Amino acid sequence: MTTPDGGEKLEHRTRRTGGPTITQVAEAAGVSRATVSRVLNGRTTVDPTIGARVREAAEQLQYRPNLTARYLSTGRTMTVSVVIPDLGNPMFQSILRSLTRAAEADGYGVLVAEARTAEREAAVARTARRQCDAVVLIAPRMQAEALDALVPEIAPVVVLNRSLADPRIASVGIDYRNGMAQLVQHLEELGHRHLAYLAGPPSSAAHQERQSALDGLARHRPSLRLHTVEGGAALEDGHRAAAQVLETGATAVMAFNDLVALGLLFRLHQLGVDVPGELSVAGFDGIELARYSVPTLTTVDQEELDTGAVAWALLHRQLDPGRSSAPTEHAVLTPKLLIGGSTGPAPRP
Amino acid sequence: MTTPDGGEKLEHRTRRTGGPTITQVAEAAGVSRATVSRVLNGRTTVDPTIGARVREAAEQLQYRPNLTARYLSTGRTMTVSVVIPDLGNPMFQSILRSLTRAAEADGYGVLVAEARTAEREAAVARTARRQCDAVVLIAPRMQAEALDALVPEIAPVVVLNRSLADPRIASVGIDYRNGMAQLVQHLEELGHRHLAYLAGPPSSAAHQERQSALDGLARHRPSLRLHTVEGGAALEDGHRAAAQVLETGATAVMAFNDLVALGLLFRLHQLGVDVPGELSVAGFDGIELARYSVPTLTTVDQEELDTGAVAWALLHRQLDPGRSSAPTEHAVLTPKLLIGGSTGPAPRP
DNA sequence: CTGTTAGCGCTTTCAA
DNA sequence: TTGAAAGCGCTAACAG
Repeated sequence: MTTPDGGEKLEHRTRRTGGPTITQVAEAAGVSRATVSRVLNGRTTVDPTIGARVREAAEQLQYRPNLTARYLSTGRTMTVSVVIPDLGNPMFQSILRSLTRAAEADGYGVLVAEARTAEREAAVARTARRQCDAVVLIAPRMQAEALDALVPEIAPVVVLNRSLADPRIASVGIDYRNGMAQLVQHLEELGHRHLAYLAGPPSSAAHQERQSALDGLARHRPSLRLHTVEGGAALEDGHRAAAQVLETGATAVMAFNDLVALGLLFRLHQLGVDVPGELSVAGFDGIELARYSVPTLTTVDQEELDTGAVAWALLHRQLDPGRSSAPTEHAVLTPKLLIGGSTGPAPRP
Repeated sequence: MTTPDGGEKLEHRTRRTGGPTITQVAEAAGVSRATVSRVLNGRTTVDPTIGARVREAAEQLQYRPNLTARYLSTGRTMTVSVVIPDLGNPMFQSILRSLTRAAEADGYGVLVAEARTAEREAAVARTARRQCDAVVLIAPRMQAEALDALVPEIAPVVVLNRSLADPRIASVGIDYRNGMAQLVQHLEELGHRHLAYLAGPPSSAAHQERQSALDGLARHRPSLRLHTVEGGAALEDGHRAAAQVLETGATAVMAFNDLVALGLLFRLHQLGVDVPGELSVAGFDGIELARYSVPTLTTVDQEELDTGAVAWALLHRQLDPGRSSAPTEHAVLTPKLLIGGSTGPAPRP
C-alpha cells in the first residue's frame, strides 16, 4: 500500500480501524502531522491561522484520534482499573461511583474488573493492570502474604481496607474497630448484654477485623456475652443463618454487612420473630436499602465516606505528581453509626 | 539511547512502562522478535527447541507483552464496552455480569461505562467506543432519533431494549408487552379492576413501552380502570409517590421497576397500609431483593433471562465471524411472572 | 512557530 | 521454520 520510496508515507488513505488518521488531517490542512498533534493537544503555541485550518480539517473529516496509538506513544493510558470482589454488593458500587467521578474530573477513565471468587483476586488484578496506568485494589479475601507479594508487582496502586507490610504502598482504610465500638456501645445502652455476631466469609479481611474488634470489646466488658454464628456476605447467607442466630439466645445480632442483615430480617419475619421486640438486628455498611427495610436497619455507615474519592486522590498524586495535593499516602476513615428501627422503636413517619 | 547506526535496535534495555520488552526476550533467547511473537502467540509452527528456549527466557525475565502495542499492531483491542445508565440498579448489574462472563469465555474483556444522566448517554457511548472494538448499548433514555444517529457511528454494536430504524443493527429486546399482559392477567384473576401504574422516568423507553402496553391492555378490557402516577426509577421515587398512589383509589399498583416498588412498599408500611390487604403492589425486573422484601414482591422477572449472554452472542458474531454461531441478529426474550406475597397471601415459610 | 525524524512495542508480510 | 523490515497512529525531541 505504501510505495517503497521514502517520500510517500502520506499516501495511505485508510486505517484498519476505520476513520481518518492524523496523517490525512495533516494532508487536508497542508501541514505536518506534528502540527496537527500540537493544535489538537494544545501544549505549545500554534499560529492561530494554521490552528483554525487544522481544526476545520479535523472537524470536516470527523477526525477522532486513535487512543491506542496515543497510549503507545506517550506510555500512558489515562486509565486506571478498579478490582472489586462483587459488583452485586451496593457497598462496592458506591465506592466505584465516587472513584469514577473523581477520576473523570482529572481526565482519567476507570475500568471495572470483578474478581468474583477469592482465588481470582490476584490474577484479575494482574490482568487489569496490564491495560492501564494503575489499579485500585479491593481484595478483601486474599491472603496477607499473597497481597504483599502482588502489590509491588502492580504498582502504582492504592489498596482499600487492607493493611500492608510495605508502608510505601498507598492505602485507605476504614476504622472498623471504631465502627464496631459505636455499635456495641449503642446496643449496650439499649440494655443488651448478650450479643451475636453473624460472621462474614472466613477469608474476608473485613470480617476478621470486625471479629477481632468485637472480641477485643467483649474482653474489656465482663458483663457482655458474645456468640459467633457462621454467615457469609450475601442476602441468602443471612436468610440461612436465622435459626442458628436464634439458638444462641442473644438479644441482639450484628450481621457482617447490610445484605446479610436484610436476608436475616426477612427470615425472622417469616418465622414470626419480632424485630426489635424479641431480637435486635444491626448491619454494617450503610447501603441505601438499609433505609428502606422494614424495620429500617441500624448499621455502621461507611457509604457516606466517599472512600472512592479518597482512593483516587492517593492514586492521582502517584500518577501526576504535583498536580494533586493529597497530604498523605495513607488515609483512615471513620464510619458513623446510623440508627434505624431494627434496634429500637421504629421512627414515626 | 539508540545508536545512530541502524544495526543496534536491540540495544535499549528499558521500556517506559517498566518490564522487559519482546526485544529483550529475543536477545536472551538469541532469536528474532518475530520468533518470540510466534512462540508466544502460537499461530504458526515453531521449532520445539527454539520454542522452549524462548519460553524459558520469557519466563525468566517475567515478560508480559504490552497490550497497547499489540492492539496498535493488530488493530483490535479484544475489549468491548458496555454503556449502562445506572450502576446502582441491580437489573443492569445482572446484565453486566452475564455479559462479562460470556465475553471472558471468548477472550474478550469488558469495560464498564456508566452514563448516569440521560444527556450523557450518547457522549459516553462515543467515548467508550474509542478504546475498544465494539459496544453494548443500554441507553433507555436517549431520543429515538439521537439513537438512530449514534448507532452506525459506534458500530459494531448491540443495542438492548430499544427498537431501531436500521434493521442491520443487532439488538436484543425484552417483550415488556407480554410481561405486562401476564401481570395484568394475574391481577385481574385476583379480582382487581382498578389498577394504577407508578410510572418510570418520562424519557425512558422502557417506561414508554410499559405504559403503552398497559394502555393497550386496558383498551381491550372495558371493565378495567387504569390510573397513572408519576414516579421514577429509584427507591426514593417509590417512597415519594405513595400518597398519590393511594389517592387514585386503585386496589393494585404496578411500579415501573422493583426498586420503585420496594420504596413504595416501605412507605406504605410506614403509613400503616396493609399490603396486599388494602393494596396490592407489583414490581418489574425480578431483582434478587424482590424475594427478600416484606411481603415478597410480585414482579415480572427478566433477571433469569441472561440478557447479557444473548447480547454477547450477537456481538461476538460480528467481531469474529464464523467463530460464534448465533442464528439471528435480533433476539426477543420473554420475561416470566414471579408471584410474591405483595399481590396475594404471603407464602408460608 | 513549524517540519523532520525517531521511535513507543508489537505483529506480520515477504524472502531466505 | 526463521529473520529482516515495514508499519499500526501517534507524540516528542530537535533543528530550523
